[in-house]
Amino acid sequence: MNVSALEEYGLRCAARLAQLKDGETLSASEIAESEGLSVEYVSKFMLHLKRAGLVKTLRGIHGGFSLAKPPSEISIKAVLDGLKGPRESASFCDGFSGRQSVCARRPGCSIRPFWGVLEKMFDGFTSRLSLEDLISSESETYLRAQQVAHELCLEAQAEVEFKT
Amino acid sequence: MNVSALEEYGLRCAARLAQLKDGETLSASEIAESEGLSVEYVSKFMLHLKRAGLVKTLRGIHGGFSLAKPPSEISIKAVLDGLKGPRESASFCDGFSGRQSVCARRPGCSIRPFWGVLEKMFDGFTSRLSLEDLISSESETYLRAQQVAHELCLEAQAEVEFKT
DNA sequence: CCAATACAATACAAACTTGTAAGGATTTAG
DNA sequence: CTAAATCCTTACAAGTTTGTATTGTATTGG
Repeated sequence: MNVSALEEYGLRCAARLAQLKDGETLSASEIAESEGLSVEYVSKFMLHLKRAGLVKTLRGIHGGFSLAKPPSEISIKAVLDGLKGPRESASFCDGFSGRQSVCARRPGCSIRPFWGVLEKMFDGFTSRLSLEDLISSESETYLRAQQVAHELCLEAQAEVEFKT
Repeated sequence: MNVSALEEYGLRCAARLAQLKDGETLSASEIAESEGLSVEYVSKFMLHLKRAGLVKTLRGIHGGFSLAKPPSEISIKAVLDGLKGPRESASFCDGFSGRQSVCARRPGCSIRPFWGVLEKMFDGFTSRLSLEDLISSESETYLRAQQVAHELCLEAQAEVEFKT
């Protein structure tokens, strides 16, 4: 499971903003300081989050960043997608077609459902957790994440019963 | 969820080998042909799998590649790890410490349990599925993957009940 | 107005990933 | 023995990611 630097640092910074009270802001330099990153770097991916509509900015001497919506309404999936910018990520089959225009395994590929189920778990997990879940204590977040993981299983079970 | 080209193509080629009968081999050019890749590229990552002890090779005119163990004994996780080569992948905390030697959020980070639970799901899923599960039909593989996803959920449930 | 503060945009360099190229080493058929 | 087939190794080029540097633009306090 590969997590890019953009995803990791961007999520951390978004989680910082989730701790703000209404009307408060955090400047890039404050975020950079608290996360141990350079100001330029923080500015860079906060801009991505702004363009994705997740973050508001204010310029000027008391400016800074704040969330555009309540933390509970911003899923972690939305943050991760927003950080990547507007470029669409191709599906496994379209993205890895080797030297050909279409994957050599089409149709009837058994690799596809493997990644498909895995991606569904990933998307389900990141969609159900929000920035609000990242501002609790470490142990509370852990329990909440476990709970979501459990809920996902029930869905998988339902789908298996439907198919068999 | 980012899947690298190495992981995707390497897994496909390993799955091809899983279809071989005992004593049969597939040459790099045969694999390359069937997967739509170059011979040189296939040779490259098959070597990684060999060094990881998952694949046997035979040189000479009737040589080629075959699995070192039965497909059921080679987990998908072992294949994905083997493809990366011997370099260890740092944990999230150690790998993303920004400009500092240690992550600024230690101790008590609520991002950590989020990735932790996700990675546990990923590892559990890829550990329980083997190359044998990738040689069935697309729909059979799909059902098997769903079943494994469900099993993982039950584990998560047990853990939540224990903690609360 | 003006200067300080802060976001915004672009360029750039180092490191990693992706895929190709070329030649070397090993086995086997004849 | 020799030649063909095959794996093995190293080098390298193009593209992407990562992080920095520089310059521009907007807002606010005095």
